[in-house]
Amino acid sequence: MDLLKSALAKISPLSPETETAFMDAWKTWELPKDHPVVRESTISDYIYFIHKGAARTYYIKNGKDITEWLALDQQFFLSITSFFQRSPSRLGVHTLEPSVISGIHYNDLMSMADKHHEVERLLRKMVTGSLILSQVRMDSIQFETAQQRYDRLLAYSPEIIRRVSLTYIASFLGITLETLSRIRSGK
Amino acid sequence: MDLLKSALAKISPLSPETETAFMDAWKTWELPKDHPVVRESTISDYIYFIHKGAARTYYIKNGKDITEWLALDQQFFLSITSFFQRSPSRLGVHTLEPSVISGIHYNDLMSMADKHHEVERLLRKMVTGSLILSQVRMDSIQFETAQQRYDRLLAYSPEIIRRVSLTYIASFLGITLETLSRIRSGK
DNA sequence: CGTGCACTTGATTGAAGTCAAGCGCTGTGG
DNA sequence: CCACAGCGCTTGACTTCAATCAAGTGCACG
Repeated sequence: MDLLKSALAKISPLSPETETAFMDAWKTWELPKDHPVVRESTISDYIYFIHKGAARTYYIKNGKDITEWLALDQQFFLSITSFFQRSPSRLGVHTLEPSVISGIHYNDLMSMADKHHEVERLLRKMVTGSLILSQVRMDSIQFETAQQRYDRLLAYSPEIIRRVSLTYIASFLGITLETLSRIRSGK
Repeated sequence: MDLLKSALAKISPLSPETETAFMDAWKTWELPKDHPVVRESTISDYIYFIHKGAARTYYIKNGKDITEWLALDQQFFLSITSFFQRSPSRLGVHTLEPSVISGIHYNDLMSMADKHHEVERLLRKMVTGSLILSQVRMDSIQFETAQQRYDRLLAYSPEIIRRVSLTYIASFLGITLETLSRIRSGK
């Protein structure tokens, strides 16, 4: 829980009482490798935090498995469209390593945000951070070549490349496994 | 101001006192066609609302003029990266038609959000809406062909196609003017 | 010790970008 | 009032990046 607390504190500080109440709303699971966090057919109403381990959010688009996000230790993740809209994306989440994961339900988060201005602020900052990431990623997809996107990932998060299989990295980067393989071999 | 008030109310209602204070923080400009709203060299610290008219946010990327967003009557717009990060995007905004535009400064918005839980909530909902849009747009860029993106714009906002020049629409869709022209001619 | 999964390598295709030329308004100056 | 300059858009030829299809290779584990 301490990792989660300090990750939250980095985004926006909470007063001790609010923090206590807020932490109570989180549930925690300990999961082995290759284990589902959210079954594929369920709509995900949780924001997750991964204490330790690795997880992957994905969905099926035109019959293909697309990796939406890869999260390693001490990162938050969620399916944005599923969480905020309760709509189309039949999202799945599964672990890639033995992992400890916490999550807070949409309803709990919203009722806490309603009660506590501080939680509302925290949520706003989290969403803002997501929005900025989303913009950066869009820019990357729109203007960079596959090579540049790979280089960016390598610079920004070499851990992902070390710990996650190339199949998932490729779909996370929005390219095919073959293209990624060619990039890595240096053409 | 009424258009702005009701647009805000649709996102999240404010109590009368908060609303009054909040509205005071907005400034309004009446501008002719093809007039700058933000000079190109300035970092934009405003969220804008366009009461009536049309405007375009853009930036120069690799020597090319890229349309980030096209806003018509009763829409909010901002440069996400510029506003929230105060960083790289040397963004410009200019009118495409005679327009009435309001804006609120970052500092004013943040201090109001700090004072009023309701404003914080409103801001959170605005950012969330932006985030969802950003995801939809990313999905569109990543998985749809130029043709499909044009069709989507035509379905979602035919007004834009009627009122904005093809050069801007093309860069908004992330394609070249030539490709857009070929799409419109039906191959 | 093989069967399969993770990845590589090769050949071909396709969508959209680039470069280049041309068309048709519209508006301004001679 | 016409002429032509320039902008907004179209059309054509060619190139390029990455997808697709199709065999492999090699290692992991059962």
